[in-house]
Amino acid sequence: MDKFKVRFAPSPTGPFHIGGARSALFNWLLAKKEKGTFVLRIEDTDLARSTRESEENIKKALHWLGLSWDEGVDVGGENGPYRQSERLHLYEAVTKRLLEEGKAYHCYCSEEELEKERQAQMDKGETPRYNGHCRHLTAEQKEAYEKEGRKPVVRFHVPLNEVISFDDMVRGHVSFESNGVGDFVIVKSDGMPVYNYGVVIDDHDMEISHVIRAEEHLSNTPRQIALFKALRWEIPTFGHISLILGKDYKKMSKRHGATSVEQYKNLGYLPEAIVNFLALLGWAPEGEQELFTREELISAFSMDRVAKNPAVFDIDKLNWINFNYMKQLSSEELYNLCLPHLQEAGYAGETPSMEEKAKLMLMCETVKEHISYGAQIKNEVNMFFAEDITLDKGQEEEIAAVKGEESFMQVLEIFKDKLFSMEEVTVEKVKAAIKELMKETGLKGKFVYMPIRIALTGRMHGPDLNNIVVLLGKETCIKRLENPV
RNA sequence: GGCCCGUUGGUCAAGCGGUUAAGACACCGCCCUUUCACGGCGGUAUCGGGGGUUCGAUUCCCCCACGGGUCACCA
Repeated sequence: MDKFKVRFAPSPTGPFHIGGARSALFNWLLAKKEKGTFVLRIEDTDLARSTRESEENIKKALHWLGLSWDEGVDVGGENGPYRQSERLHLYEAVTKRLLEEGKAYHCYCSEEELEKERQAQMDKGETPRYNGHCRHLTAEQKEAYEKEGRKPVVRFHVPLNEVISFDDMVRGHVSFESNGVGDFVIVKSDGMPVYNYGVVIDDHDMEISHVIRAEEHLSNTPRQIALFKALRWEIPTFGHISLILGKDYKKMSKRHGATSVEQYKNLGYLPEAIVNFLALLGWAPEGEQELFTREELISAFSMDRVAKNPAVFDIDKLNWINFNYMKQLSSEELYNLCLPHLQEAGYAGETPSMEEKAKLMLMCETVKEHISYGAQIKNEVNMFFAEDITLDKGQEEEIAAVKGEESFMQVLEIFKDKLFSMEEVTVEKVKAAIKELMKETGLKGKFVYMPIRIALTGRMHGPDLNNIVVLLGKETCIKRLENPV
């Protein structure tokens, strides 16, 4: 195996999980770094759960993240097909060989029988594994079973008393006793290969040199290695990356909030930010840099700096990273990112006019420093659309203190008059008006800004006040200044 | 339960026998700002426990505890 070749092999059985995205990313980064090949293979042997729709979702998400594949479904390649359901004839040939060489055999045990055995072993504190019941059936016995209507599976005969070990790229030397493995099913009774079987044949056929996948596959590895050995195929190098955990240290699941790439996309996160964040989950660069362009990531990435321990998904950090990427957006890009969320909240029309777009763009720019991802704009911007504003619950005391100032109403009055006489409200004019107000009253700083801010927004925190006045418009401002909540 | 993997602040983490145990997020404080932020500066806070090995252990070994993964005709 002279070429560096990796693959991402998802099964299309649901939304594309963020953990899968990280596995794909690590493979992709390594392929780029080593100038190798990144393959996308679809493992759809689970007929009941696999859907074409899910496959499309995964591919869409991969494209959105910018993790394009050099070989695989859609793009083709020399070692196709790249969908397992289209490779059945290839598995059959290998099964035939294994059967002939006596390394695999038909098994007629029913699920009930196996379950009973498994329980018994568990109760005795033993490793549950197949007891070898069908390992040496005679032709007559087989026939009898067939007559009963039993459909056989094919089991792989795992050699006894062997130590199966390998050097994992992230975990180092790992070893298992072959006796603890037990003869496992490689072909289901419906003729479909089982995961542990399909991967081996595919990885071999596709000349995969390095298998980088999640840690949950670590204990599958001895089975796969046993198969590679039985087939006398070269064994790829494995690297098992740790899992992504939720705040409660349990594997990331729906309970922890958004778990699929699509959800993050819909919330208004940027693909570069997700890639950057995911790269930092379980991998640490040599220096102190936190924000990386794709190219920087490629050149900095290496498997020996991948952590062994699982990592908790920290949404705050993702938000911070996304915030940084949002800052780099042009007004137009920012607007495009936020528009769907403004529309969803009813703050923007289906196809905004030039005039409306200009206003919305100003709005996005105004609140840009207060939001970490697109969907958050709804909360920041509601003050511009709400009929009536309410006081910020968390700041009641502070707000009361401001309202208690004797100059409170005076400031509002004067500012209202100045607004009233303005023909056109612009940021410059508002600034000038406030300056005048300060001169006239002798008040300064927060003693003039805060009363106006609270009257206009009901909050002590928010975007720049001058912009708020312009975005709110003359009428609304005057109304709120006259009757502060 | 068996087997396997893991354990540095609240979180991501650097460290690879001798360090004042980096850095980032979050949090708090200060500065900047005639408001709010952004930004800048600073602060609080970490080696799971017990044995060894060693002149010296966060680092190496063993045991325990805890967390996770896996034991499917799912992947």
